[in-house]
Order: sequence, then structure tokens, then C-alpha cells
Amino acid sequence: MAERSIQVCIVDDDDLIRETLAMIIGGTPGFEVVSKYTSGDEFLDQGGCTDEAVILMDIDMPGTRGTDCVARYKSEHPDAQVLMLTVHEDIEAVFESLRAGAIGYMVKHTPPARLLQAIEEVHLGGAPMSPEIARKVIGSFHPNTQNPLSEREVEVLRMLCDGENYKTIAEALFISANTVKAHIKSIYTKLHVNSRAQAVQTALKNRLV
Amino acid sequence: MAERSIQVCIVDDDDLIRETLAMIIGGTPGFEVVSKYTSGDEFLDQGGCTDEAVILMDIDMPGTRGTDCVARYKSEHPDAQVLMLTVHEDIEAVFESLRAGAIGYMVKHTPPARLLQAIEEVHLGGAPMSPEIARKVIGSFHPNTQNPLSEREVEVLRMLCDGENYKTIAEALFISANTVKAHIKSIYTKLHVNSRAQAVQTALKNRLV
DNA sequence: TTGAAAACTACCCATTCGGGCGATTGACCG
DNA sequence: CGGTCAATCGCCCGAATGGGTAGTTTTCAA
Repeated sequence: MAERSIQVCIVDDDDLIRETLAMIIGGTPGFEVVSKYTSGDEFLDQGGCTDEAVILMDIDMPGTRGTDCVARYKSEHPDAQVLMLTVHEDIEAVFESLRAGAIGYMVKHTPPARLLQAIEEVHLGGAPMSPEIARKVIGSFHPNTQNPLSEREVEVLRMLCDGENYKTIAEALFISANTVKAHIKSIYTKLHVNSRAQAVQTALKNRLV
Repeated sequence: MAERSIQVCIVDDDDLIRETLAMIIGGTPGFEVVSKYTSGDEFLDQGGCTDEAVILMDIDMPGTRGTDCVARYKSEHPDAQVLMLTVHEDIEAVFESLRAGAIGYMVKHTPPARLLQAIEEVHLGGAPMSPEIARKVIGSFHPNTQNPLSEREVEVLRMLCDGENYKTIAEALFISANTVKAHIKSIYTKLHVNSRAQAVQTALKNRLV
């Protein structure tokens, strides 16, 4: 029984890159370029592509940025499989893309063979990433080693995140509510915040707990 | 100039798997098994290994679990490179390991060639993951599609996360503080929480904002 | 058209929070 | 030995929060 070719859609404003990619992919058995777009806006306006296709999306494009393009398209096509391509490894752009719904992230200087492998990986349910990028993404899970808080403060902050009040925290740590308050004041100072909500946000985003 | 072999340390309680891995890795040019341990406790007690080595750590072991072992070891050796191995793809164990400081995650039924490649990838600064696992990890960045909140409530929640108070939110959204309060009440009900801190935690952990 | 949900507004009230000021003890460091 | 910092505790007070109750209007789907 014949294997179905993997359908690929390319969105890139750079003519040379787009056509080169199309040629490489289209010329490889088992792959098929079903559509090409020269901008994110064109992609969105003209209906994108089938949900089965793997979408190669450039991140630096004039008009709608690749990241926003993914977010907009994903809201209409939740099953779309988007593989981002970029020239530089701006880590913030990576996270933005992932939050928008991209499933993989490759730098553009990736050898063609590896890129084809990545497309196939997406098609088979993986999430290919260039090594440098993967390392950074995984690093975002790691606990912050430069935690300015003392151990006791981390304990308090942990309970703060769970929505406990002075009294409850005090009882759990066998100290007075006034002391809890003192710890919280100290936490606020160190984190440069002045409310529980901000403290929780900072704690979770910077992996302090 | 001669390439230096990649040093590998193996921690696994299963004799067959451990010795098989050691044989495969040790028998491959460019790789060298520098130490083997039969449990996490043994690994920790006997000082582990050099920081240059790639550590293959089984996740299911009697005594100290692989995950805790990583966390404990990492606190002493922040530069340790740990690649987790597991038989089952328990996603929670994956996240626990990553939070503990692991740099990669492979399922045990991975073909030897791919495993060697993964070890090399760790050594070169990557973060190898089995495709199924990578997909789940990346998926954790994606916005929650089953957000029970209305659009307005999401707007309010977003500002709540930033620590804004009733008045500020009201001014930003051009509504009265009483309405903001009503929205927040509704948010609390839907998220089953009753404080800002809990709401922020729920919002960030479930990617509602 | 009827009903449900969302968005909007208002008021009361007890509790909680955040900021400011001050204080003691013990540990650790130079 | 003096200095710094973490951890502990206390008090005052104005502002913010959470819960309860009670409406109107709009919007959208059945």
C-alpha cells in the first residue's frame, strides 16, 4: 500500500528561501508542497491550507508577524501543525511562538536533510527543535538558581501561591502571624512587588518555588 | 587532533538494562562509560561523576526516585547533564524531572543508535527528547483551549495577575470598580478559588491568560 | 419570542492586607 | 569584637478585598 506524501505549506517573504525550500521539499520523495505564501497576511486571507499539512512559517515577516499569524490561524484551526523557522535564536520569539501554538522550532541554517527530518517528525507527532533552542526551552523548566529569597521566605511564598492567609501560614509554620507578615514584607522588597498577586506571578514565572 | 570521548555515567537498578547500555555505549567509538550505579542512593552516596559526563538516569528505581536524585545532585552539581530514561511515558514524571533539572528525556525502547545520538546531543548542548514526550512538553506552552472564562473575564484576570486593584482595572477597561468586582467574583466561581493569589496561580498554571 | 448568559452597576460589611516603625535573638564573617 | 542578615515578634491604621444581595441592559441562541 502506497504511503501518502507529507503535505507541506510554506510561508516566507524571502523569495530565495521560500523557493529553495519548495524545491528541496517538493523534490524529495514522500514530500509534497501544497501551497506557498509570501506573507502571514496572505496566508491568513487566502485560507491557509489543509489541517493535515505541516506549515513552515518564517518568524520575521513584514506585516503580521509569524508569531501572531500562528495565534490567529490556530484559533480557527486548532489542529494545524506549525513548524517555525527563524534566522536568529531570539529566545523570547521562541516562547511567544510556542505559546501561540507552534509545535516545533528550527533555525534556518539547518541542513536540508535535518529539516526534512523535522517535517516528518512533526507529521509523526513529534516536536522537533534545533538543539540550541531545545536547550533553552527545557531550561525554562529548571528552578532558578539565583533565588534571592531565604529558605524560610520560599516556604512562605509557596503557601502564598496557594492563597493561604497570614493566619493559616503562621499555623503551618508554627510562628506568629506577625512574623509571617514580616517575611512577606521582605519577599515583596526582594521581588520588587507590593501585592500577593504580583508575588505569585513573579514566583511562578521565575520558578522561585 | 584527537576527539575526546564522551563520558557517560549510568544509573539504573535493572542489571540487564544497565549492562546492556554499558556494553553498547562502551563499545561505540567516541563514547566511554566512566561509572555505573545500581541505585540513586548509591549514585549520591558515592559522589556521582565528573561534571563533563552525561548521566543516564533511570526514573523508576527503588529508594530515591530518579527525579529526586536529579534534584539533589543538581543542587550540588549545577552543571551536571542528566538524560532521563523511562519505560512509560508518565507525563507528570517528565515535568517533575525537568523541573528537577534534567536536560533530556528518552523512552527506553529507543533504538541504540538514537540513544547514542541523544547522548551526543546532550554533550553538544542540545536537549533530546523522544518525539511523544517532546510533543507533550511543547504542548504545555500552548494556551488552554477549554478556557471557561468569557473574554472580558480574561481581560480582568490578566490585569489581576499584574497586581492591579479594582480601581486601576476599572479605569483601564472604562467600567466601574463595582463591575470589576463582579467580574472577579465570577472568575473566582468558575476557577473554584477565592483569592487573587489562587486565581493568579490557576491562570498561569493552566495558561488561561 | 423567550430564555440564558454576559456585561454592567450599586451598596453593606467583616476580614484581610500592605506600609510604617520598632525590637530581640542568634549565626556567621571579617 | 562589631557588623550584617535572617528569623522572630509586636502595634497602628488606612485601604483593599471577598462575600452577599439586587438590579438593568444587551446579546445571542433555542
